[in-house]
Amino acid sequence: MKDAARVTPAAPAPTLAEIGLSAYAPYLMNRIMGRYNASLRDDMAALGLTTPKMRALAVLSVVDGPLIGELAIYAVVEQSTLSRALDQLLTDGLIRREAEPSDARAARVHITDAGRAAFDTLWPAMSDSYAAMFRGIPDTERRAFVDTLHKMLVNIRKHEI
Amino acid sequence: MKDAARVTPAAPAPTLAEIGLSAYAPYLMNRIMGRYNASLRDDMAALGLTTPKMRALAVLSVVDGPLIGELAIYAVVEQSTLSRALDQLLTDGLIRREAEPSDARAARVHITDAGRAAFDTLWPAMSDSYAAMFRGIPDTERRAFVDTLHKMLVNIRKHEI
DNA sequence: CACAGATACTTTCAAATGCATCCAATTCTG
DNA sequence: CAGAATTGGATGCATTTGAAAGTATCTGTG
Repeated sequence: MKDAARVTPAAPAPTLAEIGLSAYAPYLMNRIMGRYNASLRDDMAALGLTTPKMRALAVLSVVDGPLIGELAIYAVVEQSTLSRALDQLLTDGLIRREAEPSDARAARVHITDAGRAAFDTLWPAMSDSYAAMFRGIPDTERRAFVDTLHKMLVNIRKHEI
Repeated sequence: MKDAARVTPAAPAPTLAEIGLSAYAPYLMNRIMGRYNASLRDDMAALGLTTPKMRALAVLSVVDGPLIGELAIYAVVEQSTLSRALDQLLTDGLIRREAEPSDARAARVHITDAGRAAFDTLWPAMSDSYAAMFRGIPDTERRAFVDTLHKMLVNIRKHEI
């Protein structure tokens, strides 16, 4: 179907100026996430957490014992960055590493009680930011929004998880 | 209305586990933007652009002559990072700085023809990623999505622009 | 079953980042 | 209108980052 273009030939991709910055979804999403992440920084700093450490904990609070590579995908952190973040979380006793019996190269990561406690301390701030984000937006609209996000993630994700 | 909570007392904030990672909008947005930004990196690198430089050019292709501080907000880049990014863009001849007559501290930034050309070279890649993101998503749904994004930005933005 | 890739993760290192600070110009205030 | 506080922007510095290389293990192929 590569030649489908012939059927609807005209319509070249519009420019950014034509779309307009404020109708360009990636721009808006970057701005919103920039503020969301910034609003959490102080609370994270108070717990000795950086963004990668916090993201790892957040994922681990929900996903049990992923491989490090899987965690990197879930947490949206480069593996080299995650590797260092996990070192620190381990030193702080917030996670536990477990050898994978079936593969000596791999390691599974688990959150500890202390790690869960740390994340629970942070969660109210995250929850507040989340609530602030959707203030005045009806539930149905929020659900539709999340549905669209799912479709988008499936569209562009590189990994099956 | 601070006491509205009394009217609907129960409902404590749900935990992340209760919401579920994949229903938590900030998580999905971070993942999607992570991939979007990553997919652009190679094309940017080919043009000698970093994310801050590219964002500055993108905004400047649409917004004419903002102050540096305004540009930092639009581009979602720390002002100190932007300051250095602009130095490089200036060296490469992609932007122009202009003194603001009414305020000797301030400077307005303009994109040059070379800058516009550089951004035009990058735009197809951005446009492709954008299209990929919304593949199979109807226009009405995309518009509703962007509408929700606007509401969210108004909710959490710190600056009026 | 040896060995040429792949894979899982770590480490190294140069470059980028963000905080704190600085400077200069401007505006507010008594 | 002098001095304090604020604002726009640049910069020094310690930290963080990500790309690339390294290490160890595993898998497929002849």
